[in-house]
Amino acid sequence: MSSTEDRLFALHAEVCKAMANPIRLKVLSTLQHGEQSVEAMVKSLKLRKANLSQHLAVLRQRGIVATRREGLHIYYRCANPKMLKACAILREVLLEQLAEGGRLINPVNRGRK
Amino acid sequence: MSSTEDRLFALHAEVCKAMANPIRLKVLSTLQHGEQSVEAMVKSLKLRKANLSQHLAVLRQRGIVATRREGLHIYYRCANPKMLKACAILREVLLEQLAEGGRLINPVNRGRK
DNA sequence: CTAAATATATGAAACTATGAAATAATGAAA
DNA sequence: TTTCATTATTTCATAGTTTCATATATTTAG
Repeated sequence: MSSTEDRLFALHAEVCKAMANPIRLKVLSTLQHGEQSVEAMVKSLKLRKANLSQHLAVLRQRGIVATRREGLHIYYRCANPKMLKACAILREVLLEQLAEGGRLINPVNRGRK
Repeated sequence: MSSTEDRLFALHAEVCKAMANPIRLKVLSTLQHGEQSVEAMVKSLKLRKANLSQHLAVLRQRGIVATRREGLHIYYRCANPKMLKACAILREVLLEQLAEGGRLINPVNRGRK
């Protein structure tokens, strides 16, 4: 079995998992136009420091964002613009689907019918 | 706060979550070149029916795949080629990163299968 | 009925938000 | 210099929630 392929699928899944959270997507969206300090994001996203830090750690571990320290502050930036591109395409699809009548997704609900 | 934006982030996260699994990515990869019956995928992916079915349900619920019934068999296909495009871009990035010295996660097995 | 596909229940593992504690850089005071 | 206080960020411990694979059941078409 192609363990190389399997490894790539696993890696791909890890990246998707890292993006599979609204807060982290919001963070990426924030970083789209340039780097931001943690402090700034805490304020603009209205999150607790610990919580944001954890989400940033997830993105960092997957190599989706990179950091730079400057004195007390740590600045986060997108590590690869292509990832933003992939996000943008998905977003585009979702907007289209919403526009087409939004008969697409049921946010939660794995329950009875 | 733009609850519409938040909704979109949530939706986006749902889609990412649906893709955040190696098996489901493998399924999508399989469907890249055309529709497939569940039976065929059970065989080619070497999975239990119930398990594959669960994964297919996740993809179905998020509108990532669509189905067509023909007699006993149900054929799955990709619902939107753009989603495949987004996947392809991510894959491309990951391959680049692996090539760049694989200082990403676990460098292993650069050989043939 | 039989075969194909889906749905449900269950327990282990992973994810998330939170407050408290720990680490890191800076500057001022002793 | 060393020590202390302050600010910024991360890590830890927790509890509640969600996901996944397995083992059944249940639905659906012929």
